[in-house]
Amino acid sequence: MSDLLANLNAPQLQSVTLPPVHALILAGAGSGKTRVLTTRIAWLISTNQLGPQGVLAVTFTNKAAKEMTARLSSLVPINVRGMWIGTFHGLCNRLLRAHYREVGLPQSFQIMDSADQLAMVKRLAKNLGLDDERFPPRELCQFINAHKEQGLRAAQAEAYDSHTQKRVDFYVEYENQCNREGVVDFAELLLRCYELLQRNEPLRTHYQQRFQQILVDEFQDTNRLQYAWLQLLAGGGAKIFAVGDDDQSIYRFRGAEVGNMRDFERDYAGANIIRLEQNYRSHGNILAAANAIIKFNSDRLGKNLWTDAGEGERIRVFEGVSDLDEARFVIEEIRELIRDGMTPTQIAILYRSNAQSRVLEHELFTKAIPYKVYGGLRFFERQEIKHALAYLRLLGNPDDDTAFLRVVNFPTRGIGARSLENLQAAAHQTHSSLYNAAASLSGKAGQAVGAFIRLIESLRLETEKLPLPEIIEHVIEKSGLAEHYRTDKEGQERLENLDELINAAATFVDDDGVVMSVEGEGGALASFLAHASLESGEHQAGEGQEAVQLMTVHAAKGLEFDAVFITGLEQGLFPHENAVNEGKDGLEEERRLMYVAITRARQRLYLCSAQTRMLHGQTRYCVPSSFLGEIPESLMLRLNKRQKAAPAVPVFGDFGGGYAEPVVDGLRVGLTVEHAKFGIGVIVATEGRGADARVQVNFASNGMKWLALEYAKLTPV
DNA sequence: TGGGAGTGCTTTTTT
DNA sequence: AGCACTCCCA
Repeated sequence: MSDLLANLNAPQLQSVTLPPVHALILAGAGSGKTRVLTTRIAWLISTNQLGPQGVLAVTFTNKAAKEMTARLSSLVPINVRGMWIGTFHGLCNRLLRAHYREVGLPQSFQIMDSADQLAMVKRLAKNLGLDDERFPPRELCQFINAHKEQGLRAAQAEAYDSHTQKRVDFYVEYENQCNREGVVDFAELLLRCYELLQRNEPLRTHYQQRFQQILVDEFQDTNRLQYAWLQLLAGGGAKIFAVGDDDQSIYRFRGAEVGNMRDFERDYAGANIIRLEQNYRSHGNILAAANAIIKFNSDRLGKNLWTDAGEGERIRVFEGVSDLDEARFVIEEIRELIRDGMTPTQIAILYRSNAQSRVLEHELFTKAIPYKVYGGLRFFERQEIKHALAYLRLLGNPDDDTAFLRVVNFPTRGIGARSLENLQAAAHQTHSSLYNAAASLSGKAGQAVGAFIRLIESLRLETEKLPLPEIIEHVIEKSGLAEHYRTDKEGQERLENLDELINAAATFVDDDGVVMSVEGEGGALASFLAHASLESGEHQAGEGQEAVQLMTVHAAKGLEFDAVFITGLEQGLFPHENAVNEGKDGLEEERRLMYVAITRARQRLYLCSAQTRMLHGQTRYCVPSSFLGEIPESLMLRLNKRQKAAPAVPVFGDFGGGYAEPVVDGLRVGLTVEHAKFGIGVIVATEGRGADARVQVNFASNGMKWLALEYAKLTPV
C-alpha cells in the first residue's frame, strides 16, 4: 500500500486518502486527475474500507472507462471485470437490461444512435405531415434530447406558443413510436434509468446501499439529468467523489452544465474541495500563457496551475499572409522538429473546426509527412456495418422499424417507395410495426415484401443455434449484402469492414461477452448490438503508426504532445463568430477551449494565424484572435514581422489588424468603423464593388454583420 | 432504380 | 469550395 501512495504530492495524497465524505477535486490540466481517481479506488479497496462491488465509477467516454479499468487492475490484485466502471450510458444500459421488466422495455430492446434517431424523426414527421421547413428534423431531435437531458417528459414540457406546442406534440408521438418499436435513444437510456430508480423504491434502496462510493470523472461535463442521477444514487448515504475542471468545460453546446460544479458545492455543503494545481505536463511559459488567458473568464471556481519544470521556451507566434502560407509554415516547422529527432506522434496540429484540416493535409501530403486526422467516420457508423446490424436487429426485434426500412430494399429487391408508403399506411392504421403490417399487404408489392419477411424468418431459424460470429457471417452472406458489395466496384473495402465486424464479434464473445451475457438476459446478440451502439469504435486504420496528429481542439482534450500548433487564431474562427454572437457565455466557452488547447503542449507551443483564409468558397480577410492579445507579450516569440505595411489600425487593443485593398469610400478590411445602430466594429471581409459593395463587420457588442455600403452608413473611427 | 442536376448549409461531438 | 440531400427523369 505504501507503493500505492508513493510519489503523490500533498493534495493528491489528501484526495486519495479522504475519509468517506463527499468531495470535489478541482483538477487542473495535467495535474494527475486520472491517477488520483484510480488510486482513490485502489486505496479504498486495498485498505478494506470497501469491496469492489461497492464502487460506482462513471466517465463520459469508453476510452476513459477502459483506461480507468486498466490502471486500476495494475494497482490492486482484484478482478475489475465485474466492477461498475463505465460511461453514464453504458451503466444505465446495464441497469435497464437487468430490470427491463420494471421499466417496460422488451428484453432485447435496441439502442438508437443519433443517426437512427434522426431517421426515425424524419420518418415520423413525414407521416404526421409536419412541414419540414418549419420543423426541421434536426431541430426536433435537439428539442427532444434537450428536454430529456433536463429530465423532462413530453407531459412536463412547457409550450408558450403554438409552434412549441407542435413540437411538444411531436415529442409525444416520438415517445409512442419508440415504445411501439421497443427502441431507446441515448438520452432515453439515462432518463429511463433515472425514472426507474426514482419510482422503484426497493430497487433504489438496493443500489443506494450497494454503491458506497460514487466516483465521477470530468464532472464539469455532466448535464442536469446526469447530476440528478448521481444525486439519486447517492441518496442513501453513498459518498460522491467528483473530479473535474471548470476551466475545461467545453461541451456546453451539448448540454453540459458547468454550473453543476457550483451546485455540487452547495448541495453537498461541507464537500471537501481540493485543488490539484501542480502541473506535470507543461513548461512554465506555456502554463503562464494558459493562466493569463483563463483569468479573463468570470465565475471561475479559481485555480492557478504551476510547475517546477522551469520556464522553458517562449511561445512561438506566426502570422501567415494566407491560410496556405500558415500551413506551409507549420509543415516546415514540423519537418525541422522531426529532423531534430522529435517523434511525429508527439506533434499535434490543432484547429477550431474540421474544415481547416484540408489545407494542412494537403501540405503534409505534398511533403510526404505521415499524418493522421482524428474525427472521421467511425467503424460502427459506416453504411455497410449499419446495414448488417440492421439485419441483426430485425432478428432480435422485428418491430424495429428503423432497421426494417434500412434493409427492406437493400440490396434492392424491387420494393420501391410506393409499396413502402402503402406499408407504412397499413402499419399506422393498425398501430403495429411495419414488419407486422407486411403480412396484410397484397398484390405484387405484397409478394416482394413477403419474400423479405420470409428471408428474415429463415435467417432467424438458421442462426438460432449458432455462436455470435457465425450468426453475423451467415446473415451477411444470406441477406445478399456480401454479394452486393462483391459486385460493387468500390465494395472491396466494405467487404473488409464486414469481415472486421465478424472479428469484432469474436473478440466480443471472448471479452465483454462473458460478463454481459451474465448480466443482460438478452443473450449474446443483444449485448453485441448494444455494444455496437454505445461504442462507435475508434478502429482507425494505421493506428500505432508514426504520424503527426491532426484534430480539433475538442478532440484534443485529455491528450498531450511535445509540440502543439494551434492554427487559425483569427477573430471569428477562434473564437468562433457563432459563439461570440451568443454573448459572454459563448466567448468564455471559447476561451476555455483556448485554455484546453494551450495546456496540451509539453515543451513547445506555436500560435498561428493567417491574414486571409478561404472560407465557404470565399476569401475572407482576418483579424488576429483576441486571445492573442490576452497573452503577455513577454511570453511570446514573434517569428515574423508583418509582411505588408500595416495601416496602423488599432483593433480591440494592440494586436493589429488584417490588410486588404480598399473597397470603396476608403473602407478596407481591418479598419475600425462606427455604425449608428451597431456601434464600433472592425471590417472583416468585403464583397463586390461600387453599388454592390458589401462589407462584413465584426461589431464589438453586436457580433458579425454583413452590410451593403449603399445603405449602411459607416464612418471610419 | 439509379444517376445527374439542382439546392442549401457550413463549430465543436459522445453516447 | 465541398458535401449531403432532394428531386426528377430516362
